Amino acid sequence: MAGHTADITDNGQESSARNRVLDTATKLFYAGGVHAIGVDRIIAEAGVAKATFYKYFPAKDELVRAYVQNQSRLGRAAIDRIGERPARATILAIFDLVADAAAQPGYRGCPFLNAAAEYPDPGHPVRQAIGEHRRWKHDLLRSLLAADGNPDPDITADILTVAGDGLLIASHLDKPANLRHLIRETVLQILGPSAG
Amino acid sequence: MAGHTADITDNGQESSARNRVLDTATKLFYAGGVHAIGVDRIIAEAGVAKATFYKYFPAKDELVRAYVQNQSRLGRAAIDRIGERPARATILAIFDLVADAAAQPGYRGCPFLNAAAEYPDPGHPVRQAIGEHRRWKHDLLRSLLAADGNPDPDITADILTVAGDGLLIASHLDKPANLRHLIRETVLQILGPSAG
DNA sequence: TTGACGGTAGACAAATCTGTCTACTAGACA
DNA sequence: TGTCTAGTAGACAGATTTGTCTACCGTCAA
Repeated sequence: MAGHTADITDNGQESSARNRVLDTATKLFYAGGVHAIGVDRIIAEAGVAKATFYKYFPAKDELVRAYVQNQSRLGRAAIDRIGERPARATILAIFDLVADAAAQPGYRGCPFLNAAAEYPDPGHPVRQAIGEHRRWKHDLLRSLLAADGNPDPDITADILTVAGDGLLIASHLDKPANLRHLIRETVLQILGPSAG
Repeated sequence: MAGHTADITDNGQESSARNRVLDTATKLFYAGGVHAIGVDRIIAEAGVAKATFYKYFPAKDELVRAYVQNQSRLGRAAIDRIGERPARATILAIFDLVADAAAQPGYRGCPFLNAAAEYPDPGHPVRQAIGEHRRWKHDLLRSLLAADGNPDPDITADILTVAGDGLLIASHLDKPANLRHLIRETVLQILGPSAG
């Protein structure tokens, strides 16, 4: 969910120029915000011709949508890297990713929340891409909660989502003293006593 | 904390033109985002001359800072309107404000979180104004928790802040079915059994 | 009556934004 | 050899951005 600043795009056999654009956009949009970064800057730093840029991304907003989807892919990859664990341990590991991301140098909070703040229209493709990622994560949490034997996975997934977003905000804006402790405290309180 | 879209500025005996600018900016910035709204638009809708605008706000960022401070004032006023109640009831009422705000037509989430997303530099005056508001609210929650007999008001205030931000995000991006229920559920779980 | 003050109206500059278009280059392949 | 494809380089248009500056108006007070 959080920002994975400098990873590679690496989605199969896509064009090299396209990948360079998307990687550069991912880095710049995350660091500077979507509206504040112009396509000229991306084109220059990606070392690509303007015609090539507009060949792959006919409008800036389509690049922004691809950026959000790329962040979604990076977030899912980070969760995949956790590997097989019991449901409860997986949930805790997912939330630990927030602390991992927050410890990275260029951390600037959640790329999805930041992007959503710049797109007021909920029907905009960018907002829809954000919504897709959020639904995916919510569903993942719900199924993990069910596997953990949670009595009401639906509402608990809602609460966990609230906690996750709040922790991402806090880790960015407030930088609390002991973030990992705060995360544990929050999540364990929501999960309740272990069903073991 | 949430957006109070159409209230009046009304801060003492300030200039009328200045108030018109700040009110218009508050409405437009909240609805459309800070970078997406140009000063020309604000000047036109406020019905003010450009020279007057730049007399009161020598740069756009100063207007943005004033906008954040205005939202802070509106948020504090909404909390003041709750009146005298026991500490725990006050906390619950503060969180109910999220549901109230979310029910309003032009609701677009938390103005502070939205604005912070557009200002990457933590040292920027706009970010500092946001930080001031967040510290104020955190301290308010902490003292209410202490009055409620909470055993560890510091960490609980952290958790309540996390929950508040998460609820503001959820109420905006996810629009959960029963927001008021989710708020109660979340807050009561954090507050624990009543100390009565 | 004079002048300060708050404000209006709008031209203007300089930069920056997105997006289009032309002309050229290098490699792959038939 | 000829052609298709992917890409480069960069001029250009048109709109929009922030910010400055000039000229003017009305009111109130000394």
